[in-house]
Amino acid sequence: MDTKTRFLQASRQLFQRQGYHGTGLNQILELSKAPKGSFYHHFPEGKIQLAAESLELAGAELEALIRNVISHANDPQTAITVFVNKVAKWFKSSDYSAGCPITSVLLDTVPDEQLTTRSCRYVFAQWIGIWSDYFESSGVSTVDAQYLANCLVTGLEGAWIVSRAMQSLDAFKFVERSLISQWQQVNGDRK
Amino acid sequence: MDTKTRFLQASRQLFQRQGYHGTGLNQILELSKAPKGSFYHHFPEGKIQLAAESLELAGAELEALIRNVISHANDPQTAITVFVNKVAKWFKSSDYSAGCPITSVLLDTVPDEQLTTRSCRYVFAQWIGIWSDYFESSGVSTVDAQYLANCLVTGLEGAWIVSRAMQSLDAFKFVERSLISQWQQVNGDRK
Amino acid sequence: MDTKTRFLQASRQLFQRQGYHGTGLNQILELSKAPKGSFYHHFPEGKIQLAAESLELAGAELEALIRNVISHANDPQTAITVFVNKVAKWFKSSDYSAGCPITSVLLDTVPDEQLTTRSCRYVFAQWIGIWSDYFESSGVSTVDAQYLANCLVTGLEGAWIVSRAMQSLDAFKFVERSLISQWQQVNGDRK
Amino acid sequence: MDTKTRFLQASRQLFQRQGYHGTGLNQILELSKAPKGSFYHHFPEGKIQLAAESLELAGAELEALIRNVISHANDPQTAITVFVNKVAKWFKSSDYSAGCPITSVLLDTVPDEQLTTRSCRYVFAQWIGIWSDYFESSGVSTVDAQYLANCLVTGLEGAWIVSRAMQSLDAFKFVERSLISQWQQVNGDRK
DNA sequence: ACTATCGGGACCTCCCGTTGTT
DNA sequence: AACAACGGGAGGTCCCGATAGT
Repeated sequence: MDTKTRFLQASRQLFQRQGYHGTGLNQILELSKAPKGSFYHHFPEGKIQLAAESLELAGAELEALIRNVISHANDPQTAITVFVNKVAKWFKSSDYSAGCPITSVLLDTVPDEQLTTRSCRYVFAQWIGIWSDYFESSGVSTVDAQYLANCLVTGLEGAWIVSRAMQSLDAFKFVERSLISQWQQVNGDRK
Repeated sequence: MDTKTRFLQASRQLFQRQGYHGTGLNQILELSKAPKGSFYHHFPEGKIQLAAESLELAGAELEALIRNVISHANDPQTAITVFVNKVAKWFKSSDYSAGCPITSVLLDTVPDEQLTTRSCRYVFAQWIGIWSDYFESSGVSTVDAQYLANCLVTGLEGAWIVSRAMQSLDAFKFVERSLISQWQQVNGDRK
Repeated sequence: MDTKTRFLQASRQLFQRQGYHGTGLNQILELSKAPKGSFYHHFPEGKIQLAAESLELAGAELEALIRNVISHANDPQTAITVFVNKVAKWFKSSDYSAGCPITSVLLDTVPDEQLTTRSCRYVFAQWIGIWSDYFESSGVSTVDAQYLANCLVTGLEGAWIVSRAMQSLDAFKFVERSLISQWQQVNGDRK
Repeated sequence: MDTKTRFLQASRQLFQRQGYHGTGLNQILELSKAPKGSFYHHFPEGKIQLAAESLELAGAELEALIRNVISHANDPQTAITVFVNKVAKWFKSSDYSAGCPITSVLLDTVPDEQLTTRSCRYVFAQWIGIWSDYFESSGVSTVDAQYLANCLVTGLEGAWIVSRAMQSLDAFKFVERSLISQWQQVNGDRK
């Protein structure tokens, strides 16, 4: 694996658990097993650039999961269930500490540091877009599809947070129930 | 206003926008207009203790808002609508930067720094408890009341985040719609 | 025990192990179980005054030990042996960490902080004077008595240090042998 | 002279006069004419590592003096006299303030800060070893050689201390007399 | 593309001493 | 005598970034 990728993966892991300011550059360098000199070669704009690119990497990883779940599921309801449970399981296996890799960076960088905020917006939009297209392709209206997709992403973000504080997966369970219920209602209306 | 309270209010504001590690003690001192020497008199365990107490202050403030909304609303549906919209409006008026005061600290302190994690858990439990009791008192079953309360808090947390990234209140709108829908369903089942 | 004495005893213990600058005022207050306000009542000149008085207390304690040993010993040779061994035993029982209470303060206060340096000089002069008088009273010449007394105090100081570094009482053994040898030679010359 | 050496020499000087805790890092940086940033590059474990390495530098310097004196002296008695007087003269020329560079650090670092204690032990052992070998090579028994070497080092340490308190070289004079006397006795026994 | 060194500033903590009040 | 609160400064550590030279 090349050096730049190691930087990105190391920072993704660390930012996810400790946030942007809570993660030192030296810590990233150590985990990447790469020297400081190389870092500024790959990221001339420094830590903030690393964060932005790291966000997009993290976004792409989760996007891959979404596409994977969608392509294997028979219907949206199953997709929702499988997806929420996968995320929940991963979260638990990290001891409730590796939450949403986007949020942890989003929340402790001031908004005018445009690089990161822009990346966060892009990633969320992608996720919502994929789900929305998927729901729409299964027959619901565009408006409802967007509604469901937004509920899904928003609910997931909320669950990651509440779950971390509570050290329990309950929040994911409630979100799952809520999403299924919404889906059935929207889908039922159509019929 | 006494010195300790000034510390707490200043830190609440700053942590909310910049997170725990993103906020320097000097910044807090400056905003508090308090000298460094006094700080360790009031918070012998240092910054982490300040954060913990600041979390509880923030929790209590939002708790007061919840109680206020509940006591003025004619029915739960109205309460939900009013509450979500108030939160959304406040968030927008801070330029989408003053999100949940709990989350911003929760996410960049490692879980073993128990002081803060414990405070976060306590605050979330309080919020959920209040809503749950309220829903229950309006006639729904305990299980459903807890479900609704959890959806409310979790949805709110998610909305704060997505809304911040998107710089738009859409997420709050979707959460509102989802909550109302859940409420009606649960309430309708009862009838 | 009154407050001032508690301050002196607490500081004696702490300075002995950690030196002057290595011991914080708060640590002394904690061990004394006394508040800061009282401290500056008893020691208006602050920490340096405490150190000076603490040195004299420590000096007096050791002086009492010397007098005690002398008064119970049949002859100087026994007195030397008993004294060196008592000091060595005490030192070992403190895990080689509570060395000479004078030295530990003497060495990390700059000489122009007169208060402490003067106290140190006074204490050493006392110790040497007592031993010297004792030796002289047992029949050796004034010059030889002073020589022996100086060797005793100097040797003891050296032994405390080397013994601490080596974590062994060997240094005290060597000093004892040396002192006995000197005594016999001086005493023998006289006969 | 390179930066790391400047750090070591500056700290050796300052620790010697003011002890470990009495010497601030800023003071060392100022005397080294080196920036703070470089410091943790050369001493990743911080001040305590600097102290440990500084001790070994100081130990080596004095070791060089010992070897020099030994190699130029015709016999041990001369060597002892020359060595003690050199040390005494240097001490006086520092206004009785630059005592043993080892002791000043040894006494105000708690023993479990192993780095420094280990260095002190090493240095003392070196000094004693050199003298011991020298005495043995001049014909005295191993046991007596070790005895003399220990007396020399211990006596020197004691003299530095008493001399500092008294602001007089008397202690060195007494130690010299004592050492010569021991040497003659030991050497005479052999004949 | 990698490395070692530099550079200054900010981090949180704790320092010692002072002041007010009881 | 005791005490809570204040006050500013320095403590050691580590930050992110820059600059040589390899």
